[in-house]
Amino acid sequence: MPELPEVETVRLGLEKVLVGRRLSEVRIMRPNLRFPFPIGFQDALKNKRVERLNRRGKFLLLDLDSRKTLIAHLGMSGHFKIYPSEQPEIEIHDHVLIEVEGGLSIRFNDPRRFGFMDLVDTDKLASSNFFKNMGPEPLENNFNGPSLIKSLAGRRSPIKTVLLDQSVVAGLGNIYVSEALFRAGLSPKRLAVNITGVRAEVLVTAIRNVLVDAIAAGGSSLRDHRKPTGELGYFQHCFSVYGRAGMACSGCVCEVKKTGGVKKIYQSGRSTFYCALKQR
DNA sequence: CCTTCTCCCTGCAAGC
DNA sequence: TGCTTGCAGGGAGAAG
Repeated sequence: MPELPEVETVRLGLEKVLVGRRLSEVRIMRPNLRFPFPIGFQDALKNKRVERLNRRGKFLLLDLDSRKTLIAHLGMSGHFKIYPSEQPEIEIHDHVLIEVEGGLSIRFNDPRRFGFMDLVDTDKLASSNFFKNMGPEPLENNFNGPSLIKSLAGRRSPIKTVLLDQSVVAGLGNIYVSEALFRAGLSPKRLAVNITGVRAEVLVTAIRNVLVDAIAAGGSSLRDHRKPTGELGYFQHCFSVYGRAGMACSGCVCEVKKTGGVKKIYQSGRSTFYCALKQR
């Protein structure tokens, strides 16, 4: 499911019910997800108070009052669900069960198990393996035209592929890269190294805008993504090109009958959608 | 270094 | 209907 807007939506949902509360019980239903849970995982969480929820790229970060941070990555299909005090049946793919002080519980469910969790020292987060090479947050000021140009220098792959690299910019995935390139009017096939000057500025703005719009919509609910409350995001209805092969792109003045509409191609094994008329 | 490929896993839709 | 195939929002690690 999850790219930056979906993870941010999950963060906002969990923040409301977790910050300031203690985790009274933690159970894991299997020894691993994508990676094994760290040794003593449940005990390290038990009775700890959640001080803050942060996000870095596609990672959720729960700062605990033990100076540890719980890292959660949702992979492709991971999602959190919030339950009231009455405990329903454990569902298939419920892997982590967390009781929260005050009667709520949280569950992490992940059919494909590409997600994972880990615990690190809060003051060593930035230097941890997960984050030491991670690029700037796209919604912060250190992501800008000049910094993007620097990151793209020497990259001879198509811009589509390079924007998926989390060390260039954090949090973009397959959907929002296609959408951002459409908004920027840039062909996904253009070599990254050739995006300089005003094109880089336009791309930065396009990335920011698509992410802000998607967050405002609660993310995109294609398969698994939901808000922790169970509500759906609705940005999937706002896609300009993603998943729209053969159809009109948004605000289309192209003649679909002549152009064939939105193109779908594969780049480095991932699908890319774009409008060959508007994106150059 | 940079780049592409393969693989991890389940579910679903399309095609036969 | 039931089977097979391919594809799906991520990313680590190996190989080129």
